[in-house]
This record gives sequence, C-alpha cells and structure tokens, in this order.
Amino acid sequence: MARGTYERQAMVRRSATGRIGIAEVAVKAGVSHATVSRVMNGNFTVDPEIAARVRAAAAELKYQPNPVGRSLALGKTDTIGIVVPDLANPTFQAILRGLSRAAAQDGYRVLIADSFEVSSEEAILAGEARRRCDGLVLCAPRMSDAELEEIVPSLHPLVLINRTTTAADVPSLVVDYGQGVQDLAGHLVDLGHTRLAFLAGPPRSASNGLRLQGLEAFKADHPQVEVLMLEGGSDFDTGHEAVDAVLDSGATGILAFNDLVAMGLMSGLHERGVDVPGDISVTGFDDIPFARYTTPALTTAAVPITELGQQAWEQMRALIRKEENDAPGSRYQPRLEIRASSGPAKAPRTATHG
Amino acid sequence: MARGTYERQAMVRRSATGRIGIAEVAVKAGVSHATVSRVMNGNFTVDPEIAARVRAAAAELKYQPNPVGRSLALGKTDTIGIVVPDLANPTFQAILRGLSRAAAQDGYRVLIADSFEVSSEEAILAGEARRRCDGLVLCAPRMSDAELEEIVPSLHPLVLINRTTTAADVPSLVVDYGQGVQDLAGHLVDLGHTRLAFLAGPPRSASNGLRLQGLEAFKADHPQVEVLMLEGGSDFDTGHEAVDAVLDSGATGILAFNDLVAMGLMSGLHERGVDVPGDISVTGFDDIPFARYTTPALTTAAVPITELGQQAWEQMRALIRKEENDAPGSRYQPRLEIRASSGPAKAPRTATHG
DNA sequence: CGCTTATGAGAAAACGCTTTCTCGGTAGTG
DNA sequence: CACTACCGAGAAAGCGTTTTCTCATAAGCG
Repeated sequence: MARGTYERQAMVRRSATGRIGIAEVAVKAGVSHATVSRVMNGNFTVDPEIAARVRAAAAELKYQPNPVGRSLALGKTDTIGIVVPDLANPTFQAILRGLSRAAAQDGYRVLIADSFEVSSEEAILAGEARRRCDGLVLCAPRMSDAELEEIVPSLHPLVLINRTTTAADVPSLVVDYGQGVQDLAGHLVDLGHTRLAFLAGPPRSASNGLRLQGLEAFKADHPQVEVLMLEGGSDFDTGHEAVDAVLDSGATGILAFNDLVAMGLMSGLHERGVDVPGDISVTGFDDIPFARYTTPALTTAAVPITELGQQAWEQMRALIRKEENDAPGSRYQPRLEIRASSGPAKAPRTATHG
Repeated sequence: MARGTYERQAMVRRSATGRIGIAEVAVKAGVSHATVSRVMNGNFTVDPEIAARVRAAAAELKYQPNPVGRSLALGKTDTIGIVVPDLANPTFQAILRGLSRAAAQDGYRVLIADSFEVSSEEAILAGEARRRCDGLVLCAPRMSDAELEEIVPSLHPLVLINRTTTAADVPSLVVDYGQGVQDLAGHLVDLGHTRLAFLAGPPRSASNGLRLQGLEAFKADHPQVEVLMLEGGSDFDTGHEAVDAVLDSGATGILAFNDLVAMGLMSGLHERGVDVPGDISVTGFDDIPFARYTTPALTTAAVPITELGQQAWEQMRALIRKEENDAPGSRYQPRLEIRASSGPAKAPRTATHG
C-alpha cells in the first residue's frame, strides 16, 4: 500500500469487447500487462508483493485469460481434432470417449468432426479441424489411398486409426480384423458349420477390406468350407433387412460385419421364428457393451476399442511433444468372445426355403 | 503482367512458424496483406484483375487462413462447446450427434467436455469450454441449483438441456420425464399390475428427480397401486445387479430409470429363468436405437433425443445471432412405445422368494 | 567511492488476421 | 478547366496474449 497509486478508479472500465482482459487487471494492480502475464504464468521474476497484488486484482475481477489470444501468441491451442465417418457408430463413439478422456487428463480438449460417411468431405473437414487444433486423429477414413497419401503431409501431427500410410511420423493404430474374422470363422467351423456367409460392411471401409482379405485366407486354409458373400452395411437396419438374403443363402453360420448388424439380423431371425443358435449361428464384431446383453448373448470378436482411443492420444502426445516414439503405432488383436449366439450346426440346409 | 514487379522471388520464404501466412501470399501477388484479406473474404472493392492475381497466388501456395488469428480479429471462433456428464451414455451421445450435425450445417464445430459424472468439475469445464467457444450447451448438469445459478451469467450464450434456470436469455430444453414415467406406470396398471417398482437413476440427476415427482403424482392418483423405490444408476450393470432387489420386491411391473438399466435387468432376469413379460414386465426410458432390438423388444417412453440436440443448436444460433427468440426453450413429451417387454400381470407374487 | 553486475518491471514487438483510416488517382460535373 | 466525389489499395491500428528487449534501480566488489 506504500505506493498508493494503483486502483485509482473504483469502477473498472471494460475493454471494447465487454470482457475483462489483462489490461483491466494491469490497471487495477497498477502494473503493466506484461507483469500481469508473468504472474499468471508463474514467472518467478516478479516481486512477491507485486505478484500478490496482481493475483488479488485478478481474483477480484474474476479475470480469466482469453484462450484465443493465448493460442495466437503461443502457437498452440491445447486442442486436438478427430474426424469420424459416423458419430452414430458405437465404435467411433468409444474411440472418441477414450481419446477425450485421455486427452483431458493432459489438459487437452477434443474438437469433433463427423463426415457422415461422405468421403468427399473428409479431406476438407480434416484440413479445417487440423488448422484449428494442435493435431488430428483421422479415424477410419473412407477416402482412397491416393487421396489419403496426398493430404497426410499437411495434417501432421497426425494419428491414423484403422488405416495406414507410407508417410513417416504418422502412427497407425490398426485392428487386425483379418485375423479376427478368421478366428470367428474357425470357431463356427469347429462347431460343425460348413456353409458360412459374411454380411459385408460399407464398401469404402478399410476394415471391411481387411475382413475380406481374412476370409480369402480362411477359404484357402479350409477348402471344404463354403464362404458366401452378402451385401450389407454397418447398422441395425442393414442386418434386419438382410434376413431374406441370409435365409436364401442356406448358410448355417453367419459372420456379421459388426455387432450392430448381428443384432439387427438376430432380431429379424427372431421375428421369422428362426432359432439362434439352434437353426443358425450368428457372430458379430467389436464386442460393443450391448453385445453381452442381447438374447442370446452375442458371440463376437472383442476389440479393445476404448483403449484404442487412449492409445491414439498417447501417440498424439508423443508427436506434439516431439518425443522419440519407439513404437509408432500398434496392431490390436481381437479376442474371440464366445457367447450363446453360436452353437453346433444342425443338419445341412438347402439353398432354397419357403 | 503490366506491372511486372510482383513475384520477384521464385522461392517463397515462409514465416517464422513455418506455415504459409497471409504475408507470403501478399508478397507473391505483389499487394499488401490488407488486399489479400479483402480478396479472401469476398470483399468486392478490389480490382478484379488484382483479385485474380491474389487468388492465383493463394492457390499456388495452398494458403489457408489461420483460424486462430481470424478468431482473435473477429471475436468469434465458429465453435460451440458442450458439457456432458458421461459420454458413454447413449442419450448424451445422441444429443451430441444431433447438435454436431446441426451446427456443422451452419459452419460451426463442436468442442466436447466430459465431466465423468464429477459434478465439482462441471463449473470449471464449462467455463473453460465457454471461453474457447462462441456459446455453450450444458447438458443435464449434476451441479446444485445454487451453483448453476451462480455460473450461468458468465456462460452466456448458453443453452440448457434437462435443467432450468431463473436467468433470462437461457433457453432450456427439457423432457417431461414426470409425464413419461406416469404414462409408463399407467400402462402397466392397465395391464393389471398393482405392485410396481422404480429402479432409480443417479441421485444428482435432475431427470431422475422429475421421474420421482411424476411417480408421486401417480401414487396420489392411484392409491390402490403400490410403487416401491429401488436404488439404481444409469447403466447396464446397475440393471443387472438389481435383479435380486427386484425379485425381493415382489413387484410385477418394473420401471427402469432408462433403457440401459432395463436391458441389464432383463438380461439378469433371463439368467435367472424369469420370463419377461410372463413373470415380470419391464419398461425402459429414452427409446435408444437398441431398445427395439432386445428380446423381448423393450416397452419404453420415446424421447426425440437427436431432435433435441438439433433444437439445442437452433436455440444457440438464435442466441449467437442475437435474434429474437419467440420460443426460448421447449418441453418435450415422451411418447409411449409399447413393445413386448410388458404384458398382463399374472397372479400376485409374495414379497419373499427362494 | 566508483564501477560492474544482478534484478525486476515497463515498453514494444510478435503471433496472423480484419478493418478502419488515409490518401493518391481518376472520373464526373458545373 | 477546376473542383468535388468516389474508388481502390496501402498503412496502420486493433484483437489479447506472451516474450524479448531495454532500462532504471539496487546490490556487490575492488
């Protein structure tokens, strides 16, 4: 109080924008804004007495630094972006959740961008999100390999999920869908099924491609087993609508693209009076939380999906901090989760019904 | 080309940050950055020939304006924030999705903040998110009324979901859970049930409070019906673990807090060999997409949840644009969705079992 | 006691953009 | 032909911070 010069005015005039800025605090504390900034950032080259005065003024005015100004000065936003093809998909929701939680732990926020499965939008969304953030997680992009390779360099720091690139410094987290689908098919064959059908996912989905490759390998290993391909999608309705095609196929073991499709299919089969797994065995993929609660509980391949979101953040953090990353990316093995929706094959069915 | 003075240097020197900025474009086009800015923003007071030159330079350098600088200058971020108590909850996921989609249509992005049901974190998260964004959607906050009232003024523009405030200019979107639960209870009574049990949700949840109020009203209207209260939560496991309590209660009609709890409960009852709806009728709440695919399909009260997310954006947009809003907030009536999980009551059960 | 070296805080530049202000130049009008 | 009006583009001032630079003051040392 010795100086007595500060806080001349009782009323604080707010800046043009109406919000309290560093300038108001500086005036109230009788110091320059540089000093206020130093205090707010814990710079110890400030006289403790003055620091206390600044802190008091800041507290009284409820001053909170403007993050935009801060971002501009520091060149970072403490925000990362994520682009997903479909926010309605539990898989992407789980990744988002894992990512968001892990990032929050380190003081980062997450900006989301949903491409609604419109692959032509992805590059634009990704670019915009990236410029607003310190890094980007590109989740199962539907764009072509060529397009991906083209935009990847401009997106760094970048973490890819379920997609790979030749570019350096771009960690990829991929799930081994090929192996997973082979495990599921193997499980069905062990149960005596000899005629399987695969209910495929979205054509542009890379993970669908991996499943198809896995099934090719499986067919090569098991020449005695028939594996049919049926068109599909990635949601409930797809599975529900596939009932006729499934019954027509005469297959007794159905590999659905994912759990959602499997649930839709089971629901449809139930309506038709077809017993699962008595008449037909059904398997899903992902092991979403709902899978264990369906009736019958769904046999599926469990993907450690929330962990994947978290891992995405770990990789991103390493990139942002420019740390040496010993394991740039990783490969996740699905774990076979045998439940009640798969059972022994009954007498072979014929290809036509009704 | 008449001037011939621009583009003196073949090599463009990038700014300190390494990224291409407005300055590089200005140099390449031989104009000031003011002019570049004007061209980029479609200001028509620029000579068409110069504008073309600027556009060419921008395209060649792949110039994209830095959103942070832009935000600082314009005082807006084209981003809104949303705070949810639990990103794992399908209800909040759906709200997020509806919000994100609607906002994207108007060129806005969404920043998410998950409080993980830690109510003490909500105020901080909300404040931080708000400062980074042009507005905030506060979704079913768990904080006390007092705390809510205290922080609300500093959060404007603000849209509340499933919570109300006395502050002006804060639209509230609330679902009439009280009416919905009465409808469900009425449905069960119509089926002959006289002993109901309510599997409650999280204690701090306002929507749980509304359900309890609704049930009080219901009890007053139906003195002959017993309505028991059981402790619960909001997820699968809660429902699953409640099996014993439900069976002990002797109730034949169970009102679960939401669809998740109902599904967990049905799964548990199935494991115990209890028939739904033969022995016990179960109802959910929300009508999440999965509800129609459970076995038996779940009777529930449908909440137009994605529409709610969209409405949240409509309100937010009106606030941001400072439009007059004729309907600040709205009240949503759940729609009874009768499916197979509810059926006629069988002979009354005794309070003890086993 | 005078010179050099810390120390601490203000002035100013920087971050990248938008926008007001300013002014040279051209066209239009009496 | 002179004077005003207008148009288009550059200069410069913001937006709200952080950080470097600079300088006054005080302390340390011979």
